[in-house]
Amino acid sequence: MSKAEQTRGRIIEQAAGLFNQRGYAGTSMSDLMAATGLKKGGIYNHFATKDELAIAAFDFAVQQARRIHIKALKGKRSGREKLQAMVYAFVDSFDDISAWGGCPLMNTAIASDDTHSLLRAKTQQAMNHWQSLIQHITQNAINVGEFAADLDPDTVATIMIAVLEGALMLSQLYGDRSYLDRARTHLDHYIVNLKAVDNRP
Amino acid sequence: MSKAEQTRGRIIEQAAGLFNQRGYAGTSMSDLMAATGLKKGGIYNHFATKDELAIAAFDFAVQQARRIHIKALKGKRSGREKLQAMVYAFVDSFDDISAWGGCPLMNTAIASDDTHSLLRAKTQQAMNHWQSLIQHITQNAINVGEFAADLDPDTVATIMIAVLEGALMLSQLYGDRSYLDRARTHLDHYIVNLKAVDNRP
DNA sequence: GAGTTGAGAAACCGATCGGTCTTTTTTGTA
DNA sequence: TACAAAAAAGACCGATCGGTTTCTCAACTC
Repeated sequence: MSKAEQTRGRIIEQAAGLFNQRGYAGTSMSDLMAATGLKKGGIYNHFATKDELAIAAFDFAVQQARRIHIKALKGKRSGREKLQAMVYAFVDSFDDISAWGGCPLMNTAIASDDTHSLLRAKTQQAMNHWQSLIQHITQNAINVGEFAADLDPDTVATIMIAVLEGALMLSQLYGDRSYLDRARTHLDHYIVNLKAVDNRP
Repeated sequence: MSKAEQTRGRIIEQAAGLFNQRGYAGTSMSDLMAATGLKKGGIYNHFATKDELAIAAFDFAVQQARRIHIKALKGKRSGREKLQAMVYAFVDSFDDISAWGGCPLMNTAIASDDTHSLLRAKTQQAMNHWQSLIQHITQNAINVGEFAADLDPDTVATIMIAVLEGALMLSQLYGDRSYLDRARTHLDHYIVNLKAVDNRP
């Protein structure tokens, strides 16, 4: 990896944190200069515009978030195990997420209401990815008879993501884990109750 | 009401919408001038700084949001009725909330991560208010034996708010009511299951 | 190790930022 | 209806915005 590539990576990393904490409009090039230790010319040598850097930073943040999911699912076999692992991984990474300025998906979903349509599209795309992950896990569990046959995978994805993101928002607002802990307990019960009832005589 | 007071109100109303949609940093005085039809002198005659206007706009938005709750609870007697009414009112006002740029509580909770500590404090305060509303409804229902005695009112408040706000975020991101509809169904079941089990022989 | 290329610094750009000040117009009152 | 008080307009301010250009120095190639 050349020196230039290293520098580019460093800029993206720092920028991702700043954009996530302060938002696109709230982060100035001066802020980015201060965070990276580079001057304007140094940054603009790697990115044509502030927008381009913001996109790269968002991609980096999403990629990082996915690693948490992948790592959590490793070695888990049943649907229940997988979904629970995802919940626990999310809740357990509160300190990291908090230091990082929150979930980048939620932040951009909220912030890019009508501004910045490209970032909005990318957020939708990333959220689609998370949803289908949950939906596929659920569908597989339905297919093998672990989960109830009449279960709707879309609903499972919606509830899990809504509870986690909503509770994260509360925990961030107060700087208090309790909200995420309650969300974990709630989703734990929810996931356990997805199980197919054994109707055999 | 004097002409000046009317004008002040108009500025706050317009500003509340803009700040909610674009955020504090993303809304410039020029934007506010365009929205209100006033020039800079006209606005600064009513507010000393942009910050002061932002605070007034936030207070207005919160006050408006509370009206929805109050209206929803009117005439409801049981705890189940009250909580369900709150959920339904929230979900049903999606179009309004969406046009308005989202829930001001969630927006400021996300946006004011470390910037703007006063706005953050006010957001916490407003969220406290919503939480205690749910907590008191729950506690009363417990006291009269409608809800289970071992129920934790804090948890009920957390789950309800998290599910609603999380689903709102998803519905806003995709411009699709489905997520909030699923949240309503989920919370409906949740609330019904809060009922005390009748253990009498 | 010399030469070439590109990374980064520094100075600079017009536009816009939040905010002030003076002047004009409107409003409420005597 | 005349007048004082205010509301709003419009010109103006220094600072900072995102971005460009020029120049210097450090990094890769031969």
